[in-house]
Amino acid sequence: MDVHGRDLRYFAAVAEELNFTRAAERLFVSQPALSKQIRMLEKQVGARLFHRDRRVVRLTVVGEALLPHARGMLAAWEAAEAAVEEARAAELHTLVIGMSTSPGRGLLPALRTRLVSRYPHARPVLRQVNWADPSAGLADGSSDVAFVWLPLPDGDRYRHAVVAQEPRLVALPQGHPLAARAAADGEGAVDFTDLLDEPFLALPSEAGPLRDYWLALDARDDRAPRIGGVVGSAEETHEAVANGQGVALLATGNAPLVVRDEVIAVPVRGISPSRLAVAARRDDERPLVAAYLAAAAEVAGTTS
Amino acid sequence: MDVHGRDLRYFAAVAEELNFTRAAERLFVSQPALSKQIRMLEKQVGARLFHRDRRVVRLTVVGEALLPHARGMLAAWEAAEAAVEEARAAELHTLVIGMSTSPGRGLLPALRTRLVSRYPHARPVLRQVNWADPSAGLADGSSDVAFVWLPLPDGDRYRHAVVAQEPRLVALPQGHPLAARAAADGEGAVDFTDLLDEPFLALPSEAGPLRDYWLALDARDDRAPRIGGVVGSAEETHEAVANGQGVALLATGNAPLVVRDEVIAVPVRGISPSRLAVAARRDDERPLVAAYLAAAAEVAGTTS
DNA sequence: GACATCCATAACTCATGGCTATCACGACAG
DNA sequence: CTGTCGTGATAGCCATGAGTTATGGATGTC
Repeated sequence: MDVHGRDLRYFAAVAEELNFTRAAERLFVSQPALSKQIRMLEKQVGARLFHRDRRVVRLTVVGEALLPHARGMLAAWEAAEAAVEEARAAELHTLVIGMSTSPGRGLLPALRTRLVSRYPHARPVLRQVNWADPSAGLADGSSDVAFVWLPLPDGDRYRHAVVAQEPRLVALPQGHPLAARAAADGEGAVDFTDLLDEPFLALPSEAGPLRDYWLALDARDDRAPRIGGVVGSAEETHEAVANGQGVALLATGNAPLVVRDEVIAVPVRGISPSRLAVAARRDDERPLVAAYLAAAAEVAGTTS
Repeated sequence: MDVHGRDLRYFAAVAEELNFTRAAERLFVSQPALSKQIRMLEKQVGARLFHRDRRVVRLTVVGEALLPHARGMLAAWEAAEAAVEEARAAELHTLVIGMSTSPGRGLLPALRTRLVSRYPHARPVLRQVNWADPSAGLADGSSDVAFVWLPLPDGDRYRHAVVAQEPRLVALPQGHPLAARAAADGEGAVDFTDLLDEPFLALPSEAGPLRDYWLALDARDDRAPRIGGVVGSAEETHEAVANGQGVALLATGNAPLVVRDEVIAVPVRGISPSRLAVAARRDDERPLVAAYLAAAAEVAGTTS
């Protein structure tokens, strides 16, 4: 049914040498071992492959028919090994960077530069991940490193470097009463207490603690928020806010993605700032991953 | 270094099913056996082929790279098996018929007809063999059956059916004194005793007893013949006789190949007739071979 | 006739590939 | 929250496979 590549190799060697002893030497096996394997192969294909009469070894008609196929398969296996090696090398040098929205702030080019200067063969690949996965692909292995919002669910499975810490804003429709109040405020800001009764746009429930974080549950004293809708991307958030379905907290760096047309964003007093981090799986020790985290720590140091 | 075809088959099956248990069922092996073999293959190529995390099995990049090659090699092996099968079938139906000179006498068509009527798939192939091999290729296996002159050296290794028994002639140059004597003879023949002192053309020494036979040693009473030269074909014999190098005994059926231009042939009294037979190796039991010998026996019966 | 060459055989060892039984773990239903 | 199911990994066992060395037997060679 199946054939062992070794047998084909043996067969091709004997077919070339037409001498079992020399072929065995070339193959670094004993002559009886070679004889036996050829016999096995003959038994398997159900026909003699070599005439061994009268001190001469020569191919039979069947052997003649098999030889080119055997050579072809040996070459095919070499090609397969080469392809595997290539894929392995490519994989070794590829770093998949997950992100739910673009981190912006000039982070990607800065990190890319640092990574490539350390590992010239590195090929960073960006991967967009739905907001429903707060680990941005780390959890299911589809990303090697990721831009995530802290706090991260299952936080002890990951290590991270914070790359940005910014006040959170609230996105409001342009004609909202609070928009006017912020304009009148000395800092152009609003208090979170003024937002307590507003309907909020929430992340999908799969987001876990992150959903709570962007609803600022910790600043609500156990009073449940009103949920105006569920959003899974910046675009959806913009639409929902503009339509008056609710308001939404935003990281400063993400404001440009949501604020346009009928939607504005104003700072919120009385809630903790957002923290954007680069994270990786804790058990992932690959050099490229470590280098990216190190680069993130450096960048945070220089920009803070 | 080498792969076992089985491992590729297993790999392809798992890659299709993306489920070890189902793939194992399809392959008629137990699930642990399959798991183990896949692990072995991964160890051999030096890279994971499947991600098995989170209850899902899916191909890695390396696995993706290997899969088409694996499928290609499996297909290649099937093609190889088909080629072998075809060669085997062709060989099974091929009968190589050795002959040193054409047996003539309408024997070939008669035997061919009988063979094909018994085995419609049979493909008789004619093969010309030098006179140096009196077995006409039977000894070294290059012929399956052969037209031979009796007695055959190593006669017990072969079985045969006599297809022609004819007086022997002697080939003479046209102007030879014995030619005139034969013309004067009532039967147009000469006595072998008249030839005893003539130089004879002999077969190569490898021909063994056949050489002695065509020198008619048994009719010489231990007196060594004079050897005028060694000949390996009908053409050489003609030339040598025409040039006066010597005379040569001939089977009646072979006379047309030698007699022309300056060479004539006349019957010889006092020596045994020649016997042409179809022979095969005694241990060769193949039906086609048996059928050809049987056909030869029949034909001899009808023509004698 | 001793010798060299070359393939086949014999007897043995150890790795390989298969099996069954069982475990570990996530998903899911009650 | 707990029992069950589905799925892959692990453990232990056994038959076979593929290698070894030693030797035999046939065929040329000097």
